[in-house]
Amino acid sequence: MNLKELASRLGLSPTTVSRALNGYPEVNEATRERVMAAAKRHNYHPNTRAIRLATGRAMAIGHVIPVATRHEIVNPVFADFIAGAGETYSRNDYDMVLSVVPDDQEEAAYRSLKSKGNVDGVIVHAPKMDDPRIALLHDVGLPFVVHGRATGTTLPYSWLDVNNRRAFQRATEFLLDLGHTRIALVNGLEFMDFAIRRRTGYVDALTARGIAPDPALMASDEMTEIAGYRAARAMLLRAHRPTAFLVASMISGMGVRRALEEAGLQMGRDISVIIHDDDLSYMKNGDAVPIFTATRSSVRDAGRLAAEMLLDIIATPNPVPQQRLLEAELIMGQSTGPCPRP
Amino acid sequence: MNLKELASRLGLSPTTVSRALNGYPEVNEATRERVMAAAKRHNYHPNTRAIRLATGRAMAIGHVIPVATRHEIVNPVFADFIAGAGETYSRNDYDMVLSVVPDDQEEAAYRSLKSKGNVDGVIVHAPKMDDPRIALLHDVGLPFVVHGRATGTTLPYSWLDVNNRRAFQRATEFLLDLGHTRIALVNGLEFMDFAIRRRTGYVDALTARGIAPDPALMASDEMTEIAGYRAARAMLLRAHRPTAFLVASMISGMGVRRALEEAGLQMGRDISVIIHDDDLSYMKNGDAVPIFTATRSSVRDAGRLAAEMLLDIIATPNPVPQQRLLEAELIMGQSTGPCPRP
DNA sequence: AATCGCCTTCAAACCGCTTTGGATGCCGCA
DNA sequence: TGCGGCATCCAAAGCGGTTTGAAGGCGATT
Repeated sequence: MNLKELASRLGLSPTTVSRALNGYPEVNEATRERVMAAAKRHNYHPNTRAIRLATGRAMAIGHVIPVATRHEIVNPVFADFIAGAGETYSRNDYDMVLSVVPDDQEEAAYRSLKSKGNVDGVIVHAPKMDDPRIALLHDVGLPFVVHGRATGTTLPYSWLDVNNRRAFQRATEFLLDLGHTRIALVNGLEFMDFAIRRRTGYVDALTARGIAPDPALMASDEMTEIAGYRAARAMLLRAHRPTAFLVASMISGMGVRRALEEAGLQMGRDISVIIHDDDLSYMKNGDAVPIFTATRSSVRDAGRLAAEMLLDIIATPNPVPQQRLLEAELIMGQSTGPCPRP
Repeated sequence: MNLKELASRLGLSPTTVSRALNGYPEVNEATRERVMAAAKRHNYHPNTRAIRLATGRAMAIGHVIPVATRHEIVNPVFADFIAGAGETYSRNDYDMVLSVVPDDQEEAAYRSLKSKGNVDGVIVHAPKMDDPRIALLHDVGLPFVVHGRATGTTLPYSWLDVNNRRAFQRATEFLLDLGHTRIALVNGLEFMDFAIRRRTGYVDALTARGIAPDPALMASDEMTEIAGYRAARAMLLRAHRPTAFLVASMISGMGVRRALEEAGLQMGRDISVIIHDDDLSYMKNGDAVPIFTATRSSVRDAGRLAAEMLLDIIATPNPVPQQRLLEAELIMGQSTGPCPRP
C-alpha cells in the first residue's frame, strides 16, 4: 500500500492525501479525517526511503565508533549513552545509525556519512585534546554535538559535558577534610579530555591546601578492572602507601577494591575510595546504600540531552553553538572514612 | 556533485556513468576508467537515499533495543555484540540502525521497521522461552537472525548460539572432578533461554553423578554485580555453605567475589568459582593468567558471525534457515581448586 | 452582474539514482 | 552487398514520496 494507491482508493490526488497526513492547513477537515481513517484502515505507512529522497533529509543521526586499537569506545559507558540518545531519537522519529570503523578510518567515515547523505548530524564521542574531528566536521558541514569538550580547540562548537574538574576537586576536598593527605588518583587515559580535567580538579584541590601532588600517586590507564587493580596494587606496595583513592570509574573501582582486599585492607575503615559513577544500568553502585562514595552523573541522561541538543540544532535554520555543563553530585557510600591515625 | 552533473561533464548519459561505476559489463573499459577517474577527481559519492529508493533496498540492518523495565538489553554484552556486528556491516556497506523503544512497543517497532522500509532485516536479541517475536517476524516477512535460541518455538528460523548447556555441564563436571559436591549456581534470569539451558547443563551434570540439585543453591536474577553479591552472600550464610560457585557472567562474578572476600574466603583455595566469560573488551578476565576459571566464548565474534549470516540470508533469493552452534572453551584461571577437606 | 479572494483540490515537476528497451555503429561472414 | 551479432551508449520510465503552480467552486463585495 503506497500513497498513490491510497489516493486512488479515496478518489483523491496524492497531493491532497500527502498534505492531509502531514497536517498541512490547505485541506478540508472532513477530508483529512477521511484520509486519516483510510490510512489507518489500510495500514498505510509512508515509505521512509521515498520521504528521505523527496525531502533531502536523512532523518537519522550517526554515531561513529572506532575500534580495533588501544582505546576502544565500545564500553559500558558508551552503551548507556546510546540508550539515552536512542530514546530521544525514537521519540522524534529519527533513526540512530552506528558506524563501527577501524580507527584509522574514522575521518573517512565522517566524510562518507556526509557525502552519501546517510545522516543529518553526528554525535562526537570521547573527545581528546585538540581533537581534529571538530575542525573536520566544521568544514565538511555536518552538524554535530560533542559529548565532552576538546581543550585546545578554538573553533566554536556545541557540546554537553559533565563538570569533571569540579567533581574531582570536590571529591579531593572531601578526602582532605577527612584528614587524608596521601590521596592517589587512578585516572583514565590522559589524552582523553575528561581525564585531563579530572586531574586538574584533583591537583588544584591538593595545591590549594598546600599539598604537592605526588607523581607516584597518579596513574593513568584504560578504565578497566585489570588496569585499576594494577595501579592500586603498585601504589599499595610502596613504602608510603596512600590512605585514599580517587578512581575514574565503577569498573576501575572494582579492580582497586580487589587490590585492597588482596592487601587485607578494609574499604571505609583502613582506606578510603571515591569513584566516579556514570550510573550505568548494569553496573549500579549499590542501591539503597552505595558501595562506593562517588561523584555521580548519569551518562544515560547525558545521551538523552545531547541528542535533544543535536536535533534542535538540525531543526534550526541558522543555529548558534550550544553548550551545557552538567554538575555531578557527590554521594556518600561506605567506602570513605576518616584517615586512620598511624 | 550528483550523477547527472558528473555525466554531463563527461559528455555521457547518466545510464552509462551509473553502469561504469557499478561494474556492469556493457561499458567500454576505456570509458569506465575515464568515469572512475572523474568520479574520484570530483569526489563523487552516490546519494544513499536515492540508491535506496531506486533499488528498493534499505542497505541497513535493524537492532531493536527494548528499555525501561526490569530486564534491559542495554548491557556490556550487548555493546560488544554490536561492535562485532557493526564491523560486518561496515565491510559490506550496510548501515546499522538501532531502535531504542519502550519494551511494550517492541512489537510495533518491528512492524514499523518493516512497513516503513527502514531496514532489510533485523537481529533478534535475548530470546526468551516461546519468544513471540519469531512468529511475528515470520508473518511480517522481515528477514532475521536470532542471537540465541527460543525453546518452545516450532517455526524454523535462523539462529546463532553458544552451546550453553554443554558449557555449564562441562564446568560442573570439572568442579565435581575436583571433589566439590555442594556447587551453587548463580544464574541469569531464567525466562531467558540461555539461562534455562545453562541450568539444564548444571542439573544434568549433577544428576549424572547421583547428586540431587539443591534448590537452595540455585539463584536466578539479573546479571549485575549487586545481584551476584546478594545471591552469593545468602548462600554463604547457610549452615551448609557451598564449596563452589558457577556464575553466569563476569559482572555477577565480581559480586560473588565481593561476597566471598567479605566472608573471609579465598578464591581458589577455600572456595572455587567458575564464571561464563563473554570476553568483553572492557571486562577482560585477566590477561596472561585469567582471574576466573571460565567457560569462554567471544560475544563479539558472535556478533560478527550473526551479522554475516543475516546478510547472507538477505542476499539469497530463497533462503533456507541457517543454524550455527558455537562451543565455549573451558579456560583455567586462579579461582578453582580441589575441594578442601573439612 | 461582475469581480475578488478564499478554500480546496489537482497535475506535474522533482529528489538522484537504477534499469528497461531500444538505437547506433562496426565487424565478420555468407 | 546485405545482414546478423556484438559492443556501446542513451532516452525514458520508474522508485514513492513532497512541493510548486494553477485551477475550480463559491460566497462576499461593489
